Amino acid sequence: EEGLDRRKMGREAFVERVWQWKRESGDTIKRQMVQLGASCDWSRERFTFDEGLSRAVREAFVRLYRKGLIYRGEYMVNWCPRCITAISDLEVTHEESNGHLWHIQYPVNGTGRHLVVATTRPETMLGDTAVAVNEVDSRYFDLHGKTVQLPLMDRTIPIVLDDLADPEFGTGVVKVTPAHDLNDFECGKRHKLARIKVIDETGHMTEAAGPYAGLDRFEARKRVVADLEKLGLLVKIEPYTMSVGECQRCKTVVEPLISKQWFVKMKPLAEKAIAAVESRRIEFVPENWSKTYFEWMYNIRDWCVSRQLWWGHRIPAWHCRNCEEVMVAAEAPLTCARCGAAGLEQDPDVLDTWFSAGLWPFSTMGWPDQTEDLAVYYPTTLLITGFDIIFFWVARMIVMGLECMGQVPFRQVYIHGLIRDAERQKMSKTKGNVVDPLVVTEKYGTDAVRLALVMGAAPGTDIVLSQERMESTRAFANKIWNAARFLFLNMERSAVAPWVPSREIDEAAAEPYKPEADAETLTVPLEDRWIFSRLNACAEQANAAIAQYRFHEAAQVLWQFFWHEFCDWYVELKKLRFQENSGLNAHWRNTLAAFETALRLLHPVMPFLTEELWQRMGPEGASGRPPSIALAPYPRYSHGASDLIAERQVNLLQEIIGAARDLRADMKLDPKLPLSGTLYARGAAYAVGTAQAEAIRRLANVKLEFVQDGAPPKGAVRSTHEFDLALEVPMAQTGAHRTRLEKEKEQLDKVIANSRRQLSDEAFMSKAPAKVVESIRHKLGDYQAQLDKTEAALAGLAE
RNA sequence: GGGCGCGUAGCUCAGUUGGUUAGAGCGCCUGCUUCACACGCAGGAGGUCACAGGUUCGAGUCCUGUCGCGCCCACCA
Repeated sequence: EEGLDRRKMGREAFVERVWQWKRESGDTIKRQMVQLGASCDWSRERFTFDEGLSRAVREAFVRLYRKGLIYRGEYMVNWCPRCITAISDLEVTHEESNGHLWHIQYPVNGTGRHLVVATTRPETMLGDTAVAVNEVDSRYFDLHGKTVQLPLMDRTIPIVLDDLADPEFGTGVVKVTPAHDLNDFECGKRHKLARIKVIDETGHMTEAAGPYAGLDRFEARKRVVADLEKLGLLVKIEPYTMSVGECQRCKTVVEPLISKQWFVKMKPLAEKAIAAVESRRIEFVPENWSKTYFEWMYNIRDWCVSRQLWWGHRIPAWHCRNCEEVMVAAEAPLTCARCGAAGLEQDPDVLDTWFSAGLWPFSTMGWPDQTEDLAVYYPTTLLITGFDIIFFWVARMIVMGLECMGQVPFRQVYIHGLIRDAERQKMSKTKGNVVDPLVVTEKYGTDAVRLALVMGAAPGTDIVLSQERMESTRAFANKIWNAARFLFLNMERSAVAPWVPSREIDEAAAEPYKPEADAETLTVPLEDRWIFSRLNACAEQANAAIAQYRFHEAAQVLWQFFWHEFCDWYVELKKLRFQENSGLNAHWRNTLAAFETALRLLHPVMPFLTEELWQRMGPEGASGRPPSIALAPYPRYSHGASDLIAERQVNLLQEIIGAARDLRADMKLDPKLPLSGTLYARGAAYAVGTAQAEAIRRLANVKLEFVQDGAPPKGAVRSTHEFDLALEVPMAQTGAHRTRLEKEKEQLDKVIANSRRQLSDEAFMSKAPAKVVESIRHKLGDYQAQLDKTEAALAGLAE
């Protein structure tokens, strides 16, 4: 707000004004304060910070202070003239901007010569207290020890020798403004130069700026340039791109100012924090981010933690009005420790919010008290966050944790990508391209949005959240829902009682379900043996992926399994059974157990949908059943639950059905047209084919005869090395089939040639591991057999 | 100036330690209102993995360079 300067009006009046503003601006401030951990008593228009947190902040501050890690000093800080507060280095964002480089003549006293300095900020020349040249710069040897006359201010200032001046840059002469530039400040200290502050806390020129006093800093710049031009001291103006520091919050150009502030001495803290990551007491995932962390820690500067804002935790320091003693203490002292005077005043400044945020891992657990929570939850195992707050928060939690607790706050830091929109733009509140979770969850469903995020969250990459992705995950959610609907419908039709196998919360008691044998045949149906083996494999992969934070991979495994194994094959195969079966028998129990296991597997990525379906599956309050799927054990790999024979057999079945479908498609035949054919089967294919004849008829719409080891006729034949499938086709259009076979032959020729070349390569044979050689030899045999089949089929077509 | 990362199918991206004929979703093409699902089913087309070298028996994967793109940090007159 215009003219709102807390320093000038005093804290009480300032707060009064802000509250007035608050009443006019609705609940914005209330929300901000709640985010800051304050609780607000709206009716009484007062707020207090959570006392526990405040106590932790005071305690941490005092501890660091006593260890000499916090000091109060006059130093160059980033100052936002709009917020009227100091801000930390991290809160300054640098923007490229097109500026100018003004070249200005400074007359050298007693020589008649001029020095030319270049600057991007001519208004600061009003505060110049020296010009610098480099000691080694031969152009200026004769000017050592001389003075120049500062134009406009008519002040005599020395020429100093300093490395600040780079002989390579411009004229090699640089103006020195110790009060408004960090480099110049350091240079000023080296040469004991005066600091003349020409810009004040609101961005206006001070009395020290003489005729320019009271002007806005940018207006002053124009006037200074104009006046120099009039005096003929402006040599030239060059266009110049530079990066300008802006206040992260309000985009105002930051002003470097000298100011008395509280700082945290970072070097010793950073050393410990670096060691914690180097020794792997803390690990970044992906590991690469530790480089970013190190980079920052190695180049760290002291952290300005005081803010001239009205909200936040006040600095626990008290000033004596009498002797100006400063006392840092957790509780307000009554009298001055030095002179004994009463009437101490608390420091009006508040702390950077990240100071208290850095205490989060232990302040939330009751620290500084030694609570049970603290003992259990500190350090915690994992912190999940985005890379954009590694510096702001992660690094500071590590620093504070090590200092206050003597122990790292967490063991691993998983850094996920940033969410980007469909144009790959970073989403941010200020850009306005944020996705409103309420809108998209309304449109696509909460689980679909969640799954889209998870599937996009490959480690080390950003997350692209697009309509298309959410549409496809919605389709997946819909698929699950419909699969369930189908099962429930058939249960009703077959008068099957609801049932879920007991899943006790105690994981040790949760044995994997073993598929039951059919009462009549006394065998376990093939599709059940297969699906539980696949569920087992899926659980193994999902668990492994999750353990490595490869969430996208877990989601993909689950997607592939549920859609393309459970729905496409298992449910399709079970359709045959549902027609024959009624009542809760082995078939139904196996089916329901498989579905229930799949739901538990899917639960982390589709929590709402799976919970809903899981609740609908079984009778309420069934004994041994947890009240929520979230409490049921997550399926785990069990060695005994694998059935590789069943997997092999179902693969064969899929190949037979696939071959029939391929032929039908190649021959351009109507899918509704029932066909008949013969399977010339070798080995296991005969047994599988005959046993699953009905499944083949249903899924491929082909009625098959089975012949063991026979040779197929010519015509519509599809072969693998385990069978030849011949279809009786009325009017064969063999064009597409021929194209397919020719393409296959071409590919096989290629890979066979490749394999042969490798196997005849002496270097390969002598150096490659035996395992690799063996596998290539084996594969070559397979390719060769396939090629024979393909060529035979092609020859058959030719006649 | 310093650091990090990316360039793979028309689009958006996976591809863990180098080893089958490089994958997915969307889009596209063909055919299906098959009684869970057209937000679906079946089949299909489509990639000299940015470019140039190198290491290796073997490179999308490792190294170097080039080009293009992005991000972070910085006391860049």
